[in-house]
Amino acid sequence: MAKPTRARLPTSEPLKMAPELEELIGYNLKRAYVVVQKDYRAALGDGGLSPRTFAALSLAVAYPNLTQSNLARMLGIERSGLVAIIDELERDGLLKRTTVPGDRRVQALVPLEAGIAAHRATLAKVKAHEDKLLEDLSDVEKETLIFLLRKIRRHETES
Amino acid sequence: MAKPTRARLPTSEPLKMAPELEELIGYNLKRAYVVVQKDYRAALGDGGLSPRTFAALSLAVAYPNLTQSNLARMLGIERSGLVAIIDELERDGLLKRTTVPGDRRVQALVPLEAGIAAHRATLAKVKAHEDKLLEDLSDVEKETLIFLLRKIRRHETES
DNA sequence: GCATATTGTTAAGTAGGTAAACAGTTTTGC
DNA sequence: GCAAAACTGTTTACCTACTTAACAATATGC
Repeated sequence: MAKPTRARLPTSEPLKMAPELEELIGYNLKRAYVVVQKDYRAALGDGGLSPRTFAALSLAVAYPNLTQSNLARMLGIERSGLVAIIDELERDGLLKRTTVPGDRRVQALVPLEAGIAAHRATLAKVKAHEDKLLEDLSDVEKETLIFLLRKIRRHETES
Repeated sequence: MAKPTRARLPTSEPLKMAPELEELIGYNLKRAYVVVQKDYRAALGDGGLSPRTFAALSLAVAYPNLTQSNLARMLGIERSGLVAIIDELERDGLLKRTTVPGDRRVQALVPLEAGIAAHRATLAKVKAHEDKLLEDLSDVEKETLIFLLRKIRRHETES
């Protein structure tokens, strides 16, 4: 009598996948996103800016005197969710909230020199991480991928 | 004297973006993923399976008697993270944990009839949601996108 | 046999948000 | 003018989707 067949995949075999799952854009999108995000964190280390913090800083540097509301809209998140991100950037001395003469509700975001430097340094690291992770994609493939992702992004709800 | 210039973007203008951010694959990937995920949830409603639960059910249906460890590996998550997902599927009567004769550590996952039906129905809804959301992409574009995302997924860490 | 590995599980923590409410401050509609 | 509506930043509570570390029970390698 043979020993009972194992009701599982031997770990030495390649992992199988549900065929229909693998054909879904959403599933592939998520799995690819996880790959890139993990590599981002590995590349930038513990002291580095998180993806969302880097994105916020990038926009604040590119568009000085942005308000938090507008920045939240650009990032596609709620105003309330941006508060912690700005708190972190301000605490790290990368930008500061400043009052605006014409509107006392608003706090314009002014990038500081350390913030501009941190942005430049982090951008270089992020580009290096992407270049290395995606070195098996040709330039045309990368451009095509961005083109297609932007086509999906056209459905972003601009609340 | 003109009234002080507003230190923010008028909301009537199109939202600007940080140029370098828009060229990053990771950023576009995340934003596109959020679009698809939100549409998924809107399409499936409150009673529907979440993306992760649907993915787990798909694999459990495609490969009956899978163990939780193997399923977690296929999904690219930790064993501990899968427990809540299986709890939910079992609570909803979609599958059940069963003991395996040869190995008393293992709990094989057996899809129930309700689970097979729920999987089929949910798959149809998910396909409909993707078809509608991505109707502005041609079939070739969709295939290309999946091809490129899978190229990124080749870097998945198969721990 | 004993050391080592594996399985499922719990508990605690993390990341990245949303939703609702709020006070303070404009802006709109008459 | 002035009340109603809208907008800003913020706090609080909550949520989703994980991870890490530990654990007992069980199985495997040598």
